[in-house]
Amino acid sequence: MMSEKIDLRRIARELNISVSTVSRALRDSHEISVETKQKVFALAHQLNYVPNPYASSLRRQKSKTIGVILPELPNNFFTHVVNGIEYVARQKDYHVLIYITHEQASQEKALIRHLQSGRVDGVLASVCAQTNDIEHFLGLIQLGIPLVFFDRVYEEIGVPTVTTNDYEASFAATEHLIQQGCKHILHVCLPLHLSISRKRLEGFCAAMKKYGLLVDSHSWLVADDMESFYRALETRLIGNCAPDGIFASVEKLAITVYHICQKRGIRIPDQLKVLAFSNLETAALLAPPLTTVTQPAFEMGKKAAEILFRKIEKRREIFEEQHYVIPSALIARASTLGRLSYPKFSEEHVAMNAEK
Amino acid sequence: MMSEKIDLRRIARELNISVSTVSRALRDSHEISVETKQKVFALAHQLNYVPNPYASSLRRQKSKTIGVILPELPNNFFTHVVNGIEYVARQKDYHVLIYITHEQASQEKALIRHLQSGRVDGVLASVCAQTNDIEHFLGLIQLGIPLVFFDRVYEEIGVPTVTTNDYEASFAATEHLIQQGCKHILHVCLPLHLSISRKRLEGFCAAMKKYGLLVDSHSWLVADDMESFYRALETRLIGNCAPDGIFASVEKLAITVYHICQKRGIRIPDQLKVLAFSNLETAALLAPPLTTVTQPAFEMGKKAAEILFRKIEKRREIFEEQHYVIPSALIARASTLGRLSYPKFSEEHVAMNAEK
DNA sequence: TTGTAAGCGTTATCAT
DNA sequence: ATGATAACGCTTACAA
Repeated sequence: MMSEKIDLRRIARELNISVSTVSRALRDSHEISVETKQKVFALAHQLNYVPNPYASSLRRQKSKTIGVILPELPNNFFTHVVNGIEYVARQKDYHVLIYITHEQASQEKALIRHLQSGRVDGVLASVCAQTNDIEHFLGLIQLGIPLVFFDRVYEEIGVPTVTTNDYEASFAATEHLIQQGCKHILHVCLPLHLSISRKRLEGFCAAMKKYGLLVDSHSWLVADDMESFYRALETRLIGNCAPDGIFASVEKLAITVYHICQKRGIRIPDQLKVLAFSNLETAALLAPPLTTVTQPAFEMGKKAAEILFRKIEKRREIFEEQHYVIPSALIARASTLGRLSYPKFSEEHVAMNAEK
Repeated sequence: MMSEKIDLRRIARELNISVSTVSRALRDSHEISVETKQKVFALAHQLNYVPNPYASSLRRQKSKTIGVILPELPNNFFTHVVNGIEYVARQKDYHVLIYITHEQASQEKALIRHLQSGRVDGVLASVCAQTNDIEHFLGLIQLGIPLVFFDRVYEEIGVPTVTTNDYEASFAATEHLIQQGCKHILHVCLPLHLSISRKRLEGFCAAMKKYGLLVDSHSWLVADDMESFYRALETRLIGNCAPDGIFASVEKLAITVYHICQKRGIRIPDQLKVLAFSNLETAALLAPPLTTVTQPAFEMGKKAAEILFRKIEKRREIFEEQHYVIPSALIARASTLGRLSYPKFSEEHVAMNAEK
């Protein structure tokens, strides 16, 4: 009942030819006669032969596998990035090993260290929020294992990066809030050692200053963990000096905002306008529809993978220090629009240009 | 600048001991002296040694890797399932290879065939909607590679499955709609060769019959592809015999319903009540909040992985034909509730019992 | 407690 | 055009 595993030796024996001939025939080598190839193909197919990837990887010193390191998986941005990566990997006939750090530096470190084993030919990573220690990545680099960062990057260490135009998109989003009448905008974000947090905060601050609005340390709130963030934000929203606008640096913070508003009866957009970096598929269906800075997630994953494969295929090239930027789109919906109340609202789609 | 790769030989040479001693020391074998172990550990650590997984896998004939086959990734249900799988895999020190079929049978076939190579020690799969051909899975089974299905399963072929209580949850959800006054409910679902589609449809039909409501071939609408589904549903919703309730078998169909209602100004729940199997994190924030049958996604992934590892660890055991069922929860929200209009609504949480 | 050597399944080199 | 053989890096009998 249980069929045995077929290897090259078996095929060779049955056809009375050598293992190396079989190997070459299966790889369609030009130095093998057409007849032999046909015989080999036929038998291999009949026996349902599938080459052992570990033997092959060991011998050839390449794994046909790339590793993807993510902070979390149930996240619309990251799943679309992975789709983009997978799209390219499939074309290259590569396998995708996914590792999730759950935002924990210890896991990120352990994973990266493990990947120095040669298990993968290259690594795509979006770093975790908990730390800014980069030692472990340097280990990978020193071993010559290609690495590309996407979204959450370290720009200092000479590794290609793929990001969206965080600063500019954030600037434009902030301008949008201001133009809708907000004067006291609260920016909520992840810890500031993350590149995305810093750039988006910078874009926010720059726009505020441009319009002469006050920016101080109360203008932003960092979410170290979601529980304490929830409480801090709730306090802030029901207090005396509540903001009239919230700019959420990442999607899940915006969802928290909505939950608090629902619970506390705060009316969006009348009392509070809300805007977020988000790839939520249901953004247009929320109460009220959420204005988003929508990131080109699929394209970012695709681009990052393409760069990685270029590095894998010809290591000697010097395109370190390449920083690709793919622009996000601001999609204005009811959560930031004037006095319009749900469900009457207009959608405005503003594409922004790439920088650098 | 580029550091070289370290192998056992290198460590052995430097310590003037044999490769096998190093190997045993690193695996903390009891037949190696404490001193030697310490020396080896120290040097291994200093040189940043990481064992080559391909060499090890080839020799030991196991990969320490499991494969996960999914129809799609940007899907709240599947991402949480993967989290559950990953939770278990991490404990077992296993790697997770993710493959996405994009609902295409050809890809599913090719993937499964490839996995007969020994690349993985076991496979977790949720089958694609496009086919009900199971040949390829039989190939895996014959090679003795452990397989567990989750969510979208084939029950006929003696493979353990992990599902939610699709029939019962669907029955209860339909009852809920009926109790809220619906008389003409339309069930929208994926193709019926999928186990989940069939069971949920059966639960729906049974409940309808129980309450003496008409069930015929117009009572359900199958979504073969999303474009034609959108058009068909839109036609149906604005036509003469529009339903007064919609029961969506999977989340993305419910989202389509919401989009159509928004576009056509159909008021939920006044004109149309809507309910769906869904793990949408924003269900409570939609306009109006969506009543869901929430599946225990994480637990399903965890359970499926646990069963898989039991199979991997002791192949000889006969627990084929195990079918685990983990119940879903009906969470009633405004989209199905009486004449209440948003945002005043109450949440009702109804847990259902497991079956079988 | 440690060393020697074979072998996992494939590919690459060198013959023929 | 094909075959013999070594090697990839590790594990594991079997010896010592």
